[in-house]
Amino acid sequence: MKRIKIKEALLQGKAGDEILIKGWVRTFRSNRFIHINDGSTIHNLQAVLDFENFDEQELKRITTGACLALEGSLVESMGKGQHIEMQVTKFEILGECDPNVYPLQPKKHSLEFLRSIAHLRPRTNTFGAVLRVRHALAYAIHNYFNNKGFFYLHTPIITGSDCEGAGEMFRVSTLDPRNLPKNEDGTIDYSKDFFGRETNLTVSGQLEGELGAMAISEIYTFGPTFRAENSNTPRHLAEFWMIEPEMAFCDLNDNMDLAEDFLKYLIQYALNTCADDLQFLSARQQEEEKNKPQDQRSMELLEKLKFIIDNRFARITYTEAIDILENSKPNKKGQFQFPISGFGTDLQSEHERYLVEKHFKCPVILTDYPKEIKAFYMKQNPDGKTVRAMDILFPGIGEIVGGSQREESYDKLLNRIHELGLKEEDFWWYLDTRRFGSAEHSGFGLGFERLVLFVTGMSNIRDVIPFPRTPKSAEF
RNA sequence: UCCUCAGUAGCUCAGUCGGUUAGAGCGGCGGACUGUUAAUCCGUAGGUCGUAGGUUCAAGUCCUACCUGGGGAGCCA
Repeated sequence: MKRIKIKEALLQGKAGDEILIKGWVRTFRSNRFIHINDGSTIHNLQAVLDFENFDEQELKRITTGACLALEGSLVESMGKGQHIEMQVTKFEILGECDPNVYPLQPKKHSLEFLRSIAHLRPRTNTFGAVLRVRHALAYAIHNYFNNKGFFYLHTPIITGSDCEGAGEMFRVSTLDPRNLPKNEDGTIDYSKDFFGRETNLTVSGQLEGELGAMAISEIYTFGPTFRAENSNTPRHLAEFWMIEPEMAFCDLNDNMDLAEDFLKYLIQYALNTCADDLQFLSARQQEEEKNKPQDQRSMELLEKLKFIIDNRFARITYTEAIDILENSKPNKKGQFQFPISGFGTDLQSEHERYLVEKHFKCPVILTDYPKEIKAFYMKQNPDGKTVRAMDILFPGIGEIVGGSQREESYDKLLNRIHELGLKEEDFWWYLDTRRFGSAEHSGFGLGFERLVLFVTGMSNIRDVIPFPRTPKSAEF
């Protein structure tokens, strides 16, 4: 008999169907009721066996976590809680699971504990749901861009040093750290290294992405990204996945339109295809937050997701944001830890949260930041003070998208590189796009895990990636 | 990296002012029961109190350092 998935049995199965299913035992009650799950859906199949007909010693091997193959027929359930169940005629234990040492019990576990057993946590309802939603979102990303005629560009994961400018990087080397080849002045001789130069893991595919856009017009990247920053927060990972579209013939407004449309499409896709999982995650979140005071609780998950889809993101410039913040109640009452002191100061988390959660009460796109606090490649505005940057801020998550229109003028870009003390020769290939057939172009980066965090209503980014890498932690 | 809180049984936690043999629920094991829904009932085993020092007649409890984790901040996606 051909094995079918539990999702199929529950969705399409009819009473009388003879089926074979395989999966892992969640609970075994009354020596009669096996709740079994194979990860195809959040729902378990209740399999009923008449213990009178089976060997007692064999039944004892059916324990929480054991892997079973069950043969039998679907029948209408006599009990409450499920419409259909399986009457087992034959079972085989594919993999035993010693209940003395198996860490997952049929009870609530803390997310912190589950993180310490990341190799087994996919077998829980919560992580099963998160993984399915994560998959759906990844699939939707390719779907969206493919439908729009974008090409998936594979930018390198190993990059030459100093060419990206953003943050601490992980070194990639095959040199023996106990015996490093040295130059005469005592510095490390990287010409002896694998690539004959210093190399690192990528912190962004953007610069290479721009090369693609300046040839095939519209591209996106979707790959792992590495930041060696010592960030210990529920929103940062050392290894995460980032989506970076880059579009030729596209200004900042087009860029914002695309980003907003993209995010709404992804959320709608999750609502359409992961209703059961999101329903479960919503209940989980409400259960977790029931001890919090009313004003600190999140909006119900499905309601929150629909709200994002149904409302236009607020769009304001950095200068307007400073204005709003200067005149805000918390600023006047001195409630901000960092008071707003006019143009030029970088916005702190508390300011972003005020704008998103109190003032606009919806996602906010902030544009035209002072050039001093943004990257060298952003297009300079005629005012000489600001650049065509945009950050999308989401409630509870903060910055989910960061992007900009890129500086397409060779001279202006080169000036900025010099102003910031960057080495022109490191960017020769990047500058070439501005030398040879330059064009207006824009793009942004979307943190994939931050999106998954938002859509699943989980509160720690380490719980929306299967095997999180963070400072002092790279187990599994 | 900074601030802050925590670490006691497999898990979640209690442990009073420093004082005798460190507790509970769940889970496990043994048994009873058998249409259960985190089943129920009876019984039972299970501990280097994060690690290393220190104070004290006496430390789970006080002090110091370190490790790990949570929350907040910075950096950012």
